[in-house]
Amino acid sequence: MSEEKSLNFIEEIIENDLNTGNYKSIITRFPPEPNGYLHIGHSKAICLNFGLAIKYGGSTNLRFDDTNPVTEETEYVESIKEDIKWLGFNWSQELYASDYFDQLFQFAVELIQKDLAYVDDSSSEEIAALKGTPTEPGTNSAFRARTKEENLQLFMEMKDGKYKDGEKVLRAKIEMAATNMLMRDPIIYRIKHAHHHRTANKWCIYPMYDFAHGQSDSIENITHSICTLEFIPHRELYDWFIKSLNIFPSHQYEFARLNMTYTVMSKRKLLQLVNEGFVNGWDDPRMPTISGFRRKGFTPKSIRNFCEKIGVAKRENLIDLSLLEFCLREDLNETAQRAMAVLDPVKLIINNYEDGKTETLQCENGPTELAGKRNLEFSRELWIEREDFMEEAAKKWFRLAPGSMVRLKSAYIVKCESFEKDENGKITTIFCSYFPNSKSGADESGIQVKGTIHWVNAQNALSAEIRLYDRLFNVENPAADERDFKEYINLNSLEIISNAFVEPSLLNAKIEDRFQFIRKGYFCLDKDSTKDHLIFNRTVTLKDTWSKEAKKTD
RNA sequence: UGGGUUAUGGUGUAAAGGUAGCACAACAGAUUUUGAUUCUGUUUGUCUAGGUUCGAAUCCUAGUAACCCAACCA
Repeated sequence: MSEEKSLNFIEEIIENDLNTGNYKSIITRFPPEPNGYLHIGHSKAICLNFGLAIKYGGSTNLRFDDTNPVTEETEYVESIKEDIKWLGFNWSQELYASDYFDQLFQFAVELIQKDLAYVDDSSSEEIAALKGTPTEPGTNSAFRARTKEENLQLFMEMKDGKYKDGEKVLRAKIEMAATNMLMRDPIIYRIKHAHHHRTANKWCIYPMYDFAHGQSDSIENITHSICTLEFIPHRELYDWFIKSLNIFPSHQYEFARLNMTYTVMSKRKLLQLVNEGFVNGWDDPRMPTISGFRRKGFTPKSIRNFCEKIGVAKRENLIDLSLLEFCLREDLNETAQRAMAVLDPVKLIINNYEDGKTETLQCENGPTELAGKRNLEFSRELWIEREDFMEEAAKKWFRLAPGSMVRLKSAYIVKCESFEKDENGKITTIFCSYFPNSKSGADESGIQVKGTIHWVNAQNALSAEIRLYDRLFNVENPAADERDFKEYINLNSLEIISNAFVEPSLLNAKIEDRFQFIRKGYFCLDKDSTKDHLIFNRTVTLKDTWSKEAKKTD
């Protein structure tokens, strides 16, 4: 029995198109401009476009919208392809708007011949001045009345490089009094003597977005061209070009882009974070880029599930970061290997454990039998987490305190006998006794303890660097904040722990391997890591009801 | 003050005139050799005002609020 799941509005449109025979199958496209790295907002569009094609048996093209040579670079093309593949999607064709430059040029010629386009010699200021405002109609340019022949000749000359940047533009001849500002004779070609990442110096005129996007969709027989809400006003123009050129009628549909608490999605702001050194590059684990999430230890599946859960609609939204974290933990809980790591070590000595003795214990690798077990060595001196000891036990404290007992994970129950401090009052060593008959899996002690703590063996523990990340902004909706974002950026978003200890099995970890450090959270091996200097990134903490409890009793 | 789009718990999203549901979050409890996981339960909502109807989140009227549009960016 498949569970009845309601459709989003785009799925309804598609099912209707399929049921009525408007289309036999669908083709979608994901059309990034290669001028930056993909972020979590893009993953919503990616999951939508690719997901729709998978669900309805169609296909999805990856098309780079590379119509502005001054902002685009091959580096971005490569990172975009890598990110989409990492998310788990395959495009049927890798295409470029620049592949269509000849065809688009012909379309422009056709519009001129139909008297639907003209060359305007006005400066951009003059064009803006004649455009009017949302409440006042625009006025016709003096160049609007040129003959087809003259327009054609001038357009050819533009193409041939006879004019400098900004000297002339080609505009669609529509309606200067239109209520939709985009219909007031929009510019469709501009002169840019610039090097293009693919066509090099072949062209010195480039089509504008509106004269490239819809036509590219049409050339590829895209049935459902899905974009974000801010393109709604463009749809009228999109349709006008398709009708005027009498080409395959692709249709545009718009959904609300993803916004998420405590982060920003704007490419401009992301670039600023990188350029001004608030983060260490586009793949810094604090960045909302796909490469940042990857480096932080996120799984592709968790991001796909997240995109599924947030839904698709047309209203503005601000998704709670906790939903993404939920999807992450849900996946990691099932897949991450368990290991023990002590982030803030304090020495624990077992008084009645024979000095020099070592025994091997078994510890489960994951929540199910399938994960198997690994061996751990146990001896007299261990490192435990400083925060697992309290000199004076709080209410409901289950961990170590003078006289109290806890289980050392997969090992023995110990009782705290005494402790030592240095001159600053900092605990230096905790002394315990252990119950030899309380060994994990063969406990005959009959002792019940409420707490279990993790540990590493002081003899063979590996030292490691651990990077803890926090949100980049202190305010819930940084995008809506009018202030300069330097005023609400979280300056403590990265904490580096250089003296942590991890269990020896972690020496074999590979880059991006993911682990749950028991009781501490999920971590992955960072790309900067080496065998001599292990580095782990904290992906996300575990849910922590104790810290809430502790706050309450404060 | 022109045009367009959107309004459902704290957040996101369903319900196509007929029981306002689901998920996250929050809260309470059970289980637990991770204060994790798992399980059980609880709290919280239809923008406002009128109207139509046996019955309205849904239809009508009038408001209100938010977002988008005046780049030779996409």
